[in-house]
Amino acid sequence: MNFSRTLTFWYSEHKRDMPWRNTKNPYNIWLSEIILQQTQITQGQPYYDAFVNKYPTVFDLANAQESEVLKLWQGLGYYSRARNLHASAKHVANELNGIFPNTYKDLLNLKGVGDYTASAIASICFNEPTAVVDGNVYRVLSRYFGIDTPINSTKGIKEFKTLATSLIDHQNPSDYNQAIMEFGAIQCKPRNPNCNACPLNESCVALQKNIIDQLPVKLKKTKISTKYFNFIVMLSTDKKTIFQKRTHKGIWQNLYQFPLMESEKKLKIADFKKHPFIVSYFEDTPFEFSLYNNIDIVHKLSHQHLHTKFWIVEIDQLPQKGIPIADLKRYPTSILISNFIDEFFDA
DNA sequence: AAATCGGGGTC
DNA sequence: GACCCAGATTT
Repeated sequence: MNFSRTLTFWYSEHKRDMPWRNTKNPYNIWLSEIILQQTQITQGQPYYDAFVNKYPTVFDLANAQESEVLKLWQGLGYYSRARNLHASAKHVANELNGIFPNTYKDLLNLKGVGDYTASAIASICFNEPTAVVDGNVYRVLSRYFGIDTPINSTKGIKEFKTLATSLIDHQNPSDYNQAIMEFGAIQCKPRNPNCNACPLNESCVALQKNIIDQLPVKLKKTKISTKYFNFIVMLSTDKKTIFQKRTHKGIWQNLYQFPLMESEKKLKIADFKKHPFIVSYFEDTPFEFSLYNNIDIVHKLSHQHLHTKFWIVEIDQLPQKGIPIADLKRYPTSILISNFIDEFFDA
């Protein structure tokens, strides 16, 4: 049996049951693929269920407010996915009469849909033989064929896409694509793959050369930077606080947060009241303050570490319009802020 | 070509 | 700590 047939047979025997495997509806498949980008099944599945439940059709999603979509997305990360999801839903609902594009080429025009996702939807929903290349596929192909081209290099991206395209089963592109991904996820795993029980172990180049643990090759990522975040949690006598939207580009765009001052170094408690940001914010209004956490909370993102302090400011009247503290949890926010709210206000 | 964009899980 | 995850987009 050849490579592709072996994989699809293996898939028929081993595939896990998942909610998006019981449908070919492009809306559902699209939703699942966006949610699962750079996200493990176990983390994404509850979000998929929640979205299908709250927004059963693309029209329901299109009619929602963006902040509502972001709230449901809260905790999943890579929030541009949620913003693009909502924008594309509006486009499909309003410009395309609710009908999803049905080719790889046209699917690519949707915001948030790149090569992988367009290939996945086109193959799963419309039987187009477009090969998916995700992290699983890179691993399976690099090992089986013994390819050491870095998977995140321009050359590697082209090379693996071409190879995957040459391997796809034209009789059943949907099952083949899902088979190779499922195979990578539970058989040809990143660490300790089960080569003894592998249906491809007799022809796997990496196994023969004993270089399974050296593949795939990946260029090393850029180094992590450190930033210092100081959030100002205001508490007025009428139980309000200031919670504002991050409108600028960057992390957490369009999510909400307490007023933030970034500092180059750790801000000390003696310096807090004299900080220019604080001086301009409160002018001559008297207030008392305290530091919630003496030890920085280090929030780790993939490319930066945020050393965070929460400053509690008790004040008679807010320096600007605020929101009731009781309403804080209605707003979409980061895990960093969400955790603080849970600890500080619910304890 | 490299950087940006999250959060959770594993070893 | 390093690496990974059904990647896309911007710089």
